[in-house]
Amino acid sequence: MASQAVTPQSEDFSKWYNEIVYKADLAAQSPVRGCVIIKPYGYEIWEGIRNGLDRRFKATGHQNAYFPLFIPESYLKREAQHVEGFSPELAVVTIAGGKELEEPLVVRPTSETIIGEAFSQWIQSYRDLPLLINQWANVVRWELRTRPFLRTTEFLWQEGHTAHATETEAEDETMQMLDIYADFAINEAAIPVIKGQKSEIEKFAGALRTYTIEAMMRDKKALQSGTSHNLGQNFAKAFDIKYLSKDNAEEHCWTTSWGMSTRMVGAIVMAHGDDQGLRLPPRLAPIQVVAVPIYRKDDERVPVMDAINKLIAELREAGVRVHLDDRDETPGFKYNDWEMRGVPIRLEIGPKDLQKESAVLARRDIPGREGKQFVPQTGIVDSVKGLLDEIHENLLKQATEFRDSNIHDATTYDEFKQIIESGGWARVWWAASNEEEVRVKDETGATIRCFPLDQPGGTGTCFLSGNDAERVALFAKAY
RNA sequence: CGGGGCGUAGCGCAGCCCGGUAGCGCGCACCGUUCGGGUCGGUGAGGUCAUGGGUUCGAAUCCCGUCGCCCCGACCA
Repeated sequence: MASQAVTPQSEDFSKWYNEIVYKADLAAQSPVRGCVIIKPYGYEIWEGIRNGLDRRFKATGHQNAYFPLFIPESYLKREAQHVEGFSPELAVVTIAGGKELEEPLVVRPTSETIIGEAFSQWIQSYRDLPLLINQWANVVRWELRTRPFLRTTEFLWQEGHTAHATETEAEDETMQMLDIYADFAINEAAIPVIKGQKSEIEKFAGALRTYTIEAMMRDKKALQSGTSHNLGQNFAKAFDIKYLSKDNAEEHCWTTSWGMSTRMVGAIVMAHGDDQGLRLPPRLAPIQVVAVPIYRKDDERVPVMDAINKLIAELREAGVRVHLDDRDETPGFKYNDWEMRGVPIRLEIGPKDLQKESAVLARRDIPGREGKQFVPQTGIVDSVKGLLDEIHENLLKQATEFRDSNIHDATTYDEFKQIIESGGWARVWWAASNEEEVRVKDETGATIRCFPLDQPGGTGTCFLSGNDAERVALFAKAY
């Protein structure tokens, strides 16, 4: 059933990526460098991501709230690692209302600090815990180098912030949210992500431990697609988030934070796209089926439109997102247009289908004639729904096979370098210092993407230091 | 900030070397034609040639300065 997708011409993958993003109408360039205008079609994909995540957050007892865009500069400074990590990329407001401000305001790069300050006031007793809050917001990070969706100066995301009574609860929460991200990525975005833990060097500024889901793009580069942090008591201590326990003892809370951003839109483009353009995962696609009527003469038009409208009504009734393309263009033009935009299924009805009471379903994941099939008009809902699921499975399968065939084990540094140079991911036993980790990055451009959670067990020898190693690391070049 | 490159119509570019008053493709508008895989033909609208100065009878073109943008690297969801 699965057909291998056309590989994007990776001699210049980022050029391909930019072209798709703009041609498929996901985004437009903004007047300010590094910012991006998200156009309606791109925004609808983001809304799909939002809905998928929000549903899961609600199901696990989280509530949405909203915190201010501006954060007093002094808040950032309360957690030493945090400010060190973020200060190079802050946008700061020093003048407002025509006056120099007494204290500069930082445009939030993330909200641990201001939410921590709020939590310290909200939490008094163990009865107030756990406190499970999420916010949908924009944040600003003045990055040196930007790319639409993957890294923009301003981006949209959700950031969850929770406070717990015990270390165990906080760790459970951290892992639960990581699982939710992975479940979403795999079952809705059809992106097979690897769950893992970040190294000391790569972890979030101020966190105890950072967990991540890592995805492989079509150029074999890694993309961190979501993170979940166990903040330990670092922020609780910096912001005085304390509670009175059952036995009347004052304790610091254990907090977590976790986020997924509009970068996910870029991940979908880069994980599934092919030479024809986007291939959207059916469960997230704003348009799941595009209906294209085909007729030559006016007397053909009416019966064709009647037939197609009837099918559209049935599909919509069943909850399928259908768009009718009745533009005055040639069919070939429309086919290419919607293929560029990645619509999973194209439904065609023409004069020849009328007598046979048939319709054509063309699937986006399999290009050309092979992806076309004739189906009876009766039972169109089942045919379409079945096909949408099949397309999802196929995209996931293709991406999984692609990923697995590009992860290689390395036992020596030479092997390692060879794997990285060819663009693949290197899987290695790891027991070496931070300095050695940095050295590998300097020499090869690859970083530890994560220590995968499903470790093989046993022990091995570190390819770099020769030390006995208990854990495995995945190295790759990343976005 | 280091290394490359580029600023000419909405977008992509040619013209510059060798100065003579601006052109192509796409897109856009209108007419006809076509429509089961990006139809074809015609007509038309649209430009301070990034910017300041200099050389010259004359500068998109040559010279000097300034500004902006893109790509590669360092930073990162």
